[in-house]
Amino acid sequence: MTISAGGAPTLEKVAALAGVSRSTVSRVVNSSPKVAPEVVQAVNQAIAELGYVPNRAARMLASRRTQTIALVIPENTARFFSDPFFASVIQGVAFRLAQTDYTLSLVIASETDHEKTRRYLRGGNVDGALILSHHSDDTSYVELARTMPIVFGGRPAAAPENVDDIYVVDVDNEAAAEVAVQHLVDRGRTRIAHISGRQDMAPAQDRMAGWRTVLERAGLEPGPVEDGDFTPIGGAEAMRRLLGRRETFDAVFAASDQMASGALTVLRERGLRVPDDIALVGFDNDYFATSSVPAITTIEQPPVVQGTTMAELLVRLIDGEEVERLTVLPTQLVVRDSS
Amino acid sequence: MTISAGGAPTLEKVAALAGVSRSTVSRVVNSSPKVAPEVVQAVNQAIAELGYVPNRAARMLASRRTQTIALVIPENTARFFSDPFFASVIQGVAFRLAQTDYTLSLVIASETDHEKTRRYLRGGNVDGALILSHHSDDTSYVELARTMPIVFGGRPAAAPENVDDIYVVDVDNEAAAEVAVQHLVDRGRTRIAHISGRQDMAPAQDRMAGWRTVLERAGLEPGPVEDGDFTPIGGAEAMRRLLGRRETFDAVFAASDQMASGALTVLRERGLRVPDDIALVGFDNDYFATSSVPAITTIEQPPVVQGTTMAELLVRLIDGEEVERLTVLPTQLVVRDSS
DNA sequence: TTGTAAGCGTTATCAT
DNA sequence: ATGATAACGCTTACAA
Repeated sequence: MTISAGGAPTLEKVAALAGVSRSTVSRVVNSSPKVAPEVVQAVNQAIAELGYVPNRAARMLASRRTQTIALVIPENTARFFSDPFFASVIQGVAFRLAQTDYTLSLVIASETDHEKTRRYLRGGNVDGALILSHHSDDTSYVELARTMPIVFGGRPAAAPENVDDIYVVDVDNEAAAEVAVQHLVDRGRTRIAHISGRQDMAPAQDRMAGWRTVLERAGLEPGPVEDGDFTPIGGAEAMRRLLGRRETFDAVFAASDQMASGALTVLRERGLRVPDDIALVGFDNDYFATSSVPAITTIEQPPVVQGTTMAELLVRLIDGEEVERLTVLPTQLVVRDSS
Repeated sequence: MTISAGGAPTLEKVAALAGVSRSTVSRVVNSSPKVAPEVVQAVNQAIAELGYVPNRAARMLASRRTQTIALVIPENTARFFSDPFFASVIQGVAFRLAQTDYTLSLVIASETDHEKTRRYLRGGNVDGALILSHHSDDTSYVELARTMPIVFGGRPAAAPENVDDIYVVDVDNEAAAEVAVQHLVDRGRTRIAHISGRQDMAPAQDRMAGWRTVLERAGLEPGPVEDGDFTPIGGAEAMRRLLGRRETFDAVFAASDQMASGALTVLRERGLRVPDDIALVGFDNDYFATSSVPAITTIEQPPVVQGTTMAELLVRLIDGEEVERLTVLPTQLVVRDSS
């Protein structure tokens, strides 16, 4: 293999070496069917010999396709980077895309200047976008979704009315929460408190709704609610506030394992036994659930699959295929020692 | 603001509207100093009016600069995605780059076909690359680093001899580990075991070296060592193996908080008191350290800063600036209840 | 300070 | 099945 000095080899040079025209080389590179096998052979050899790599920019310019997909993460969501759920979704996206010819562009969307992001997306820099957000300020992306291929991870919080003309990969948070809370009811708990996520996030809203539904259905008074912000520390603080209230309770449904884990720390501090005094159920089934003591009963959901599915759908969307608007991923109750 | 239908507005149209040549518009867009203020004004207005966004591909092609930076994560490293340390580094990179005009391309480098990645990097698709790897198989990138601007996060494990002609942002893992272990010695511990990371990763090697150094210096026999693979589960298993050995010990230095956290679970299972029976020190100061019971004494390091610093350096490198080869970030012992 | 014009390396449209 | 040749939208000497 000879690496010719003086600039990367171009289509032109490959053509010269193979003794064909540039068009033909281009056809081979793009594996067009209408090329004689022998010619394909010759061209490929020339390519190998020169170590030719197609110039992306030129390709984009000429073909008007970027082969790039943006993964957009709003700034206020980005602080959840180290949330295992979140990290896993990103991981799923990256892995799935690594198997294609698409390049993944990671975009942190500034809150102050989110025109910048919209311009980037509209400016023909990407073929499509994946939007990963828990927050309600993503309305602008819903509009964008009518202009270009976009797949959302989790339904946008603020746009329930438009939710059927966009593409969403999600779990049924409400139904899953119902299963979790029903489990507590089945165990004989009657005063069930809730540690919620911030209510500007769709999963937080839905999980709380599921909690409320089950209590109503069972004819139970809703227990106290505190916001735990989806973080362990927030969960701990929420637990402290719950314990500081007048209302008593014999169970807590936390909208995430991280919050449940934080809450558990506080319960232990206060000498309360779990599940004897207070039963606890979380959501996610991540490491925080399995490693806590006692291990936390929770709802399992498949974040990596969510990521791969999002990538998968977007690619098909870009290819002009018809794909389902809403993909609901399965969830499952995992019973452990905390309930 | 009028959005003209029929294709995105081009430089040409802006030029027409502003009554100048394309070159002038180009100059304004690239904020060249040599343009009359009034002309700048007119052009900017035309740009705003048309909602003009420069075409990246065309720009790349003409200028031979991509304004893109690759963040390369080898596949076997990618499974650490949800490691808080790792996630924070990525977050730091993304945030820093979001403040520049650079686009971040996230690349999962396949182990089976890592020629693909190298080709991508060399093929003029990016202006530079950030390599994030704990593993030893990154030798190829060290070579690449002589061809193009590359900054490593953590020193490459396999290339200690070439380490001074590459750019690295790291902490002094060995010195930090020494501080951690010395702390145990100072507390009167004499039989100090080690839960290590996989030895093909530089931080694992360095932290173990630090452990060994302190023991030698103190005239203590090195305690038993088990590999915990940098994961909580691995840490738990390593702890079980340690306890299954004949050697006794009164302290454990784990090379990460995740492993320490897993180890702690096992110690509790066995009814061993921490720190009374066995003292424990970890590394990272992430949530696993703070939320464990008891909270884990550990070494704090700044992963987000590592990410921002890497991005910062690479940008300066691309701009042709002279930058330091090795940037060592500060670490600090955080004493908690486990020691 | 501004304009002209020649690329940048592909793809795509037509012929052949 | 293959080859000319014109785009693609921008940057950049070079001229003016």
